[in-house]
Amino acid sequence: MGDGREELLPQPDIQDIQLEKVLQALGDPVRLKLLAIYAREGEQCDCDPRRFGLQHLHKSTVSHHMKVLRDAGVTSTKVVGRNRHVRLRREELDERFPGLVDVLLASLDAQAGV
Amino acid sequence: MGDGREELLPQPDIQDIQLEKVLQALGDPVRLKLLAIYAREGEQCDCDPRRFGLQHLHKSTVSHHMKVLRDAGVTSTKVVGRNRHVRLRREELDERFPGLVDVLLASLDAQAGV
DNA sequence: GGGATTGTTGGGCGATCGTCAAACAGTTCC
DNA sequence: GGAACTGTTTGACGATCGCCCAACAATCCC
Repeated sequence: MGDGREELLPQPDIQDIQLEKVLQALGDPVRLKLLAIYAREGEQCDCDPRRFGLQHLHKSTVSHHMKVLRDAGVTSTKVVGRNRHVRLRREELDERFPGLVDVLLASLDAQAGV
Repeated sequence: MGDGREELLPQPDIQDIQLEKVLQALGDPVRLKLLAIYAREGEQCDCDPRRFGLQHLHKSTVSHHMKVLRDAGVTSTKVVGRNRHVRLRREELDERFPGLVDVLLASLDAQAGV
């Protein structure tokens, strides 16, 4: 029933985002990589593992990681046709935990030796 | 053999501290609380659960959490007599991941509504 | 409609996690 | 030496995790 609607997958409200859940969600190599990708590439990314160097993971596994990030409040997912457009909830995270996303991304860069 | 030595329990070198491990270590309510305590109260804290509002946890459980934090590079533990003096490795963490500890502590305060 | 595409859901599996309990080791003090 | 104290280690338990596979649902396109 392709009526052109763009539906948002369920996600927590800003005030319900818990630091513990965010850290737990990001304490995983795949999801930490996804964070970096979404921060750099923005909204137009979807779940296609080939684009993310996640070829080795089953599509359902990637879908699972996306759900963890979404449930923790890190990302927002919009249903567009057959695809999912995922973006970092940067403004909201910046409002709730100022500087957190920036520091995490900088830490990732520092660790990679950039 | 109380010869007055102060031995350091094994801990990773600065450059071996992994962001993923740090986030994983802190993605737990008990260890997040321990982080806040060490940041506020400093070195003279030891493992006594009564002082931390951790009365409900067995001493071996607390010991386990301390080891996780130490192995992740978050804390440093010095053996002093029968006690362990635990401190946040703040300078080293600030060097490796600038701003991370500050942001985490501020996020904890923000979440608590301070 | 029918096939192809994209992603979710549910089940299952081995690994890890958080917890407790019991045993152990080192230190302090009598 | 021996008792008390502090914390670690080991083993066990249920719960959760990360992963895959198969089945399903929704969409797009012919």
